Amino acid sequence: MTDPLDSLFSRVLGARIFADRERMRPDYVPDDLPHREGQILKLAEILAPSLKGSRPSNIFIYGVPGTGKTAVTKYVLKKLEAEGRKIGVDLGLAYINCKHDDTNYRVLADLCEAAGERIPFTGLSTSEVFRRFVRLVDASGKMIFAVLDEVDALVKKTGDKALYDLTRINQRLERTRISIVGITNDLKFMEYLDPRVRSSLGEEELVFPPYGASELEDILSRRAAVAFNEDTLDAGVIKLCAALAAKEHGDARRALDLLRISGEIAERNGDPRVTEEHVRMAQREIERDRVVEVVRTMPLHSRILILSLHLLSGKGGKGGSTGELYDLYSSISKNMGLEPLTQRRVSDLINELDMLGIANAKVVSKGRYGRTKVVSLSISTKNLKEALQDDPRVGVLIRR
DNA sequence: CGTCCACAGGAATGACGGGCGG
DNA sequence: CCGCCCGTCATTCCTGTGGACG
Repeated sequence: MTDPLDSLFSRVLGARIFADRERMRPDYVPDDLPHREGQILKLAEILAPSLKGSRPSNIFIYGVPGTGKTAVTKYVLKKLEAEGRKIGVDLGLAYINCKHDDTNYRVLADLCEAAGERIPFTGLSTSEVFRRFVRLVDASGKMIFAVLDEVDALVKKTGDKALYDLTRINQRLERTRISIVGITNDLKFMEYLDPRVRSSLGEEELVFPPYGASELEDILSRRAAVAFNEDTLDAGVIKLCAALAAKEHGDARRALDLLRISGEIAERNGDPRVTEEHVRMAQREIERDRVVEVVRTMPLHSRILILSLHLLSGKGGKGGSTGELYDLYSSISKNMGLEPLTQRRVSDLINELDMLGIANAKVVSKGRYGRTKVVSLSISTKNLKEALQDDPRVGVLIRR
């Protein structure tokens, strides 16, 4: 597998950590997916009738990020297609990432392409594309699989009309069928849907539970065996990566990223082996990048809020209540000559920070003394400072 | 066991900006 | 190109509530 030149270069450059870096990339789909055998089987079972020419049920797949939803789906469809080719059944596969293609038009255009016709990327009305698609599919007699990855993005942006149309397509088709596989991270997603769409889309459901620490460890070591050179990983490295990622909701992508970046750091430093120290550095680097990225795109008031939070928890305490936080926030705002936002609004901003993993917010009832939300920062001070640094107005206040 | 604190968080509404169809 | 519509941010007003205190 290893290109002779690759190994030559790495010997010359002394960078011998990775054997095949490609296999550590987040979008790489491996040939074996450990601990997802059940899901693979179930999905295959549901989709298999297509090989006999009957329409498989529509499926809905749930699971938090990094639980292998996309990988399993791609894997099963690939196998299915191969099997179909063997026995002479032509299947049309459309893998659509709705985060990327987030308009009805583009989704339909992709589907047409899967059915074998290119559609101009603009110029036709959406309903015209829809009609063409129906005609096309009916004429070709192909069974079409529409995989809608991250459907929640599509629905949030354009509503569930597109999904509704798709589920109804079968009624307009005479010779063939279309089967929909919806994938989402959002566990409550179904509630947003029209009941009619819900019932026809959710004929079958498949849940991907988060990986546990030992499962992550297994996944990592299998991947490391092919991606890293032998004997370049210290004993505890994989275990540590797995443990850190398990804390982050069992996200396998996070675990793999962690391991890859650890390797890259070791390589940059010219170290022969990846150590636990490298993993910790990688962890910090990932967090820093995320925080800086998030904070940079945040509006001024949210930054002031973060700053207030920082000052509040800086004074020894473990965060503070909404009231304390709001008081501090509004006095800072006034000092800067800004009209503070309402408490109501700030309450939403706090929830937002919580969602983004920058703060922890927890409702606590203190009985007689009210009911509040205790908020604390969940990122390191160092990263925070770096993230706020480049803001001319807030940055000044944090150097202290 | 009821009260009552200190907010949470829903609903209605308005201001603003940006995209899209005609 | 324009107007319309829609989404986002923000405010106002409001009802709801866990549980220590009395």
